[in-house]
Amino acid sequence: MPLALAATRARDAIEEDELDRIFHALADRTRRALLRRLSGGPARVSDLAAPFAMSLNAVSKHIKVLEQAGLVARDVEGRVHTCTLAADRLRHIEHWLDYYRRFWGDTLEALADYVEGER
Amino acid sequence: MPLALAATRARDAIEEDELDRIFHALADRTRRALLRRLSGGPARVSDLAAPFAMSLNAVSKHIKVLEQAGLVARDVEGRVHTCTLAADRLRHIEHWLDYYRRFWGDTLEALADYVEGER
DNA sequence: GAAATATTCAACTATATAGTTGAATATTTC
DNA sequence: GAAATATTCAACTATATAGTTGAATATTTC
Repeated sequence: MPLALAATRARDAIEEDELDRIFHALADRTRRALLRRLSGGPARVSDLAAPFAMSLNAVSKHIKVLEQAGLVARDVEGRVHTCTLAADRLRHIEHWLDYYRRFWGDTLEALADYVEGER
Repeated sequence: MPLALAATRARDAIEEDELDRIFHALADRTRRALLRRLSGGPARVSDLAAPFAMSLNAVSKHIKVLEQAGLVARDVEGRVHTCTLAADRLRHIEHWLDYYRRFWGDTLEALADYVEGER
């Protein structure tokens, strides 16, 4: 196998791994709720856990899943871990979706409206 | 609890269920490959399975996962099951992503370019 | 109607996941 | 330095998932 092709294959495999991790991280409503909460600003692990009817430990694990998918960043200061939304990583999904946009009818106009509105 | 609020809660729960199913369906590279393949046009179960190094049975199950997420539609004619991409359902993800667009820097221009290009 | 074809069903295995509880670690406060 | 606080680690349970093989079902072809 030519080197260039091998390199492409390797890159594709990494990309697939990333999509696996990101989609999997988002496939759980607790984790989606954590992201939503973080969209309002950084928060400590225990603050993130407070609203949920599950142990701090369980939430800590969910945060780790988000972190490994690159969707959450963690800043450790002393004993406090502060989590931040890393929304950039969602671009991978956006990019994956791009390909399929042309298969779901005419959303293009709505999209254009959205873009115009934001400008 | 007022009736209107109860109705909203129920709707939200269904929506979360749907996102769970859709994100989960996409969190597997085999299933993403199946969708990609179907984006080229409808195909029979055995045709879909052919390229994979796994049993027909395994692929049949993957198709069922996609079907239950609403991402694939099935048309049965005699013994042949023909699968079609149901990309509409991806709008749920698009919609979920919409909220986060403003958190990843300035893709808006790129998006605008994309929309202009397609028009 | 017997043989071939397309697909699912059933039963099973191995591994991953989401959750638990209790102990450990590290830091801060008194 | 003892107590309180923030978080993770370890060990465990229950359930879901991705895969397998072999049999069953339903349809089509000869």
